[in-house]
Amino acid sequence: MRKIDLNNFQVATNGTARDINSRIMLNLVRKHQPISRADLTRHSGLQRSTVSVITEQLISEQWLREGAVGATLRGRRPTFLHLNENRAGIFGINVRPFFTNMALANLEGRFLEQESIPTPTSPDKFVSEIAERVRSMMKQRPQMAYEGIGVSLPGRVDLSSQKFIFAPNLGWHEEDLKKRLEQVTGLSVDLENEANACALSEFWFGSYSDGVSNLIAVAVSEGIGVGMILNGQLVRGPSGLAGEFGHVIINENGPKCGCGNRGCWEVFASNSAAVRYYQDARPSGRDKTFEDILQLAEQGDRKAIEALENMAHYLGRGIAMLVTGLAPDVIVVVGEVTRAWDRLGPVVTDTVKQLSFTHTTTRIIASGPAPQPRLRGIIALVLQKHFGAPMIA
Amino acid sequence: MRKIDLNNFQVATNGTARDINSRIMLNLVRKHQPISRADLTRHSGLQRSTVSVITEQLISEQWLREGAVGATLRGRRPTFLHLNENRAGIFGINVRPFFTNMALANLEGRFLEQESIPTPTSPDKFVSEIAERVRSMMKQRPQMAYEGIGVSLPGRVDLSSQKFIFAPNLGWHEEDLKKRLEQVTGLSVDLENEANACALSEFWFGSYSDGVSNLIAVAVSEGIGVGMILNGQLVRGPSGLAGEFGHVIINENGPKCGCGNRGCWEVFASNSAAVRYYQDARPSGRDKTFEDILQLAEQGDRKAIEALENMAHYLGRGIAMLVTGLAPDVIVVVGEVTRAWDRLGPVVTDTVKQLSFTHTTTRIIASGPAPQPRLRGIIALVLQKHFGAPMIA
DNA sequence: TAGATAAAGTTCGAGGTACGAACAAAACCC
DNA sequence: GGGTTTTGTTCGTACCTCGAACTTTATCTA
Repeated sequence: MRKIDLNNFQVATNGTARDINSRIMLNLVRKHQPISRADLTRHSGLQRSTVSVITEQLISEQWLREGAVGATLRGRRPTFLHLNENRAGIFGINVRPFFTNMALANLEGRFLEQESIPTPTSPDKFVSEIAERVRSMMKQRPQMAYEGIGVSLPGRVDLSSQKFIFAPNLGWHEEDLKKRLEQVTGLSVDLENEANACALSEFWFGSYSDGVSNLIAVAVSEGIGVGMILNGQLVRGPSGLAGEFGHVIINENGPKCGCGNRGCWEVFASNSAAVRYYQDARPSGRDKTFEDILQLAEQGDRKAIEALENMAHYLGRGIAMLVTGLAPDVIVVVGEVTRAWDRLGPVVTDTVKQLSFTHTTTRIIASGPAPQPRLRGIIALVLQKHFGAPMIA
Repeated sequence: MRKIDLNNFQVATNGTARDINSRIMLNLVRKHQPISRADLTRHSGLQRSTVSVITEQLISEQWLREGAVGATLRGRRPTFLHLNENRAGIFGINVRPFFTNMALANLEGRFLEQESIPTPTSPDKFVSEIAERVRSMMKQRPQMAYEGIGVSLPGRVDLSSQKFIFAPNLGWHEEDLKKRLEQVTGLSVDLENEANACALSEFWFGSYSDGVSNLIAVAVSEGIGVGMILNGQLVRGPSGLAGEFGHVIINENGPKCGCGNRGCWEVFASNSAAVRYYQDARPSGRDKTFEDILQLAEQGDRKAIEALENMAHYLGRGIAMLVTGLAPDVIVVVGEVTRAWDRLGPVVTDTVKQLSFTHTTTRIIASGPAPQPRLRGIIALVLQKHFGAPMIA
């Protein structure tokens, strides 16, 4: 139960009950579609009459559409309802240090369009390039209602101002990306940290996530980012800084980290760490990337395998911290490293079992082969606005 | 924004709007009392008429009472409203390994009655002893409406079943304490972990907590427990296990911990750790307790001071982890150690500043001299049911 | 001292919402 | 072809907030 924040609350009005129940209807349709009004009644506990009125309204607002007529053993046949997947076209933009992916997705999270461009060197160029591509995609599908744009960034975004702060790997110093993108596209824009995006993606689209309300995503790349969903909602912290577990010190005598300290988790468990382990073991392999090491390991290269297993051990070390401290239902590992999960998964889980006595409640899994978890998460971010519980009181 | 959990949701009914707005009224009165209906209108944004009806209802339900008449420069004088502090008598029971405190508090968290008893050796004796004392206190104040009993336990409590699990320091193996207490007292009973209770206490009664919605309590005693409030609500995890940061490993070569691993945070930063540091430095002081060490330090004993400062350093080490990973508004340290906070506070904050680059958003403070943070938290736990945001959708 | 002004608080009709019973529609069974 | 069953709609009731009009109780002004 949440305490009411008297600095930021919302009273209930005449439309509040309808708002709440509409959202429940939308979620039930999303989960069970195709589904009849009668089944919605059974699932929701509302009256038939109420369900009837609400669905009529949602149909007139284009959120739902009627579909085929179903079969029953006896009695009148039900009319199935579906989500109108063209009701909300959402643009997802995933900014990474070298490449930027862009996609147009529908309500159901299906990608209708995808492209990839080299990340523009300045925010100016980024804004104009994105604007152009968004406009051209919108022209191609004029029948679609466009809901907004979500941007995944390798950095932290201030929650209230939506300005972004702390994006060391990107080198941008743009303060008000949100407003500028909104001006040039006419759509609403949301910025989000990439680890949070991964968490949202798994939370809204993960097949295992039914009944889960505490989920942590560990995004492993050059560094490690953590996105947390606790009590069914993203934990951003007061200024969007929450989740930097990658910079928790696990060995104070360890190698230096970019953050200024020594022995941070990501120094031991990121892709860069695996590259370092490999290079230390094979000084001739100076030019190898993490991709190369994954391939070498697949081909049976002993040193590559050891480097990855070492990385996996430390991944487990940090995940043990998350399990002990937060005991979520699920921890999802996202990143290239999951391609070798057959080999590395057991190393991770064994380490966690050994180091955390609360491990029994938490499942540790690798993100599925879903394309682009970051993009998916961005879709979820915008989806939340219509499908999430309204913030009343 | 929270995702709606389709396995556990609540539709909005006719009374939902009233429920929400009543709770907002109650909170506004709690914060601003004495306050007039007109001011409630201004603070809430509701209509005068609506406020009038709601307050009338709350008065008839004994939550509010009318008080003195205020003064204005011109016009009709406002009638002040107050919380009716006798509306909800709450029993708080704080179970610790050796002693159990018990208190009766009113709505405003003021203690009306307190006693302390040696912790009964078995749950059977505990239940009967508590029942007797509760009954006798209730008899003494027949005009009061009794809301329930909250119990703070040195262990973790399963959220859904309210059975308690993992209470190693207590040695009890009672499975259904809640039901048994309810049967003998006729009141509703809630069990909660003591660190969570501390967090609730600070969150609902802390003077600094206005506008704060992310708060972490670090309860330092023989071990270390962590209670987390994120996004304005307690994080319990799927089965109440969240918060065992005390058993996160900060040095894998450290001393053995009761949990079976080596080098857990609490091995370095709990009261027991300080005792160990002192004994290592002064082998003659084998029989000294943590209390003794606090006193010796006050008297200027160099070894005692060093032991405490060493403890404080490691406290900072673990708090840095919480700051880096969760970046809350506030971290509150609770426990005997705060009595030496003038000396130890700077050690803690310096360590955190050095080890966490996100420290700027987080204030680290010692729990005030408020009596019995655990009891206070238990009051808050029961208070939440009436003052918290209702869980709709 | 009487009327104007101002603020607090109440009353009441309008519009929105869920509920629940009655009703209509559309299938199957015998 | 009538009875039964299930789906879906209609409509009156009760509850809620809104907002305007009204009442109450002050002070200010002439």
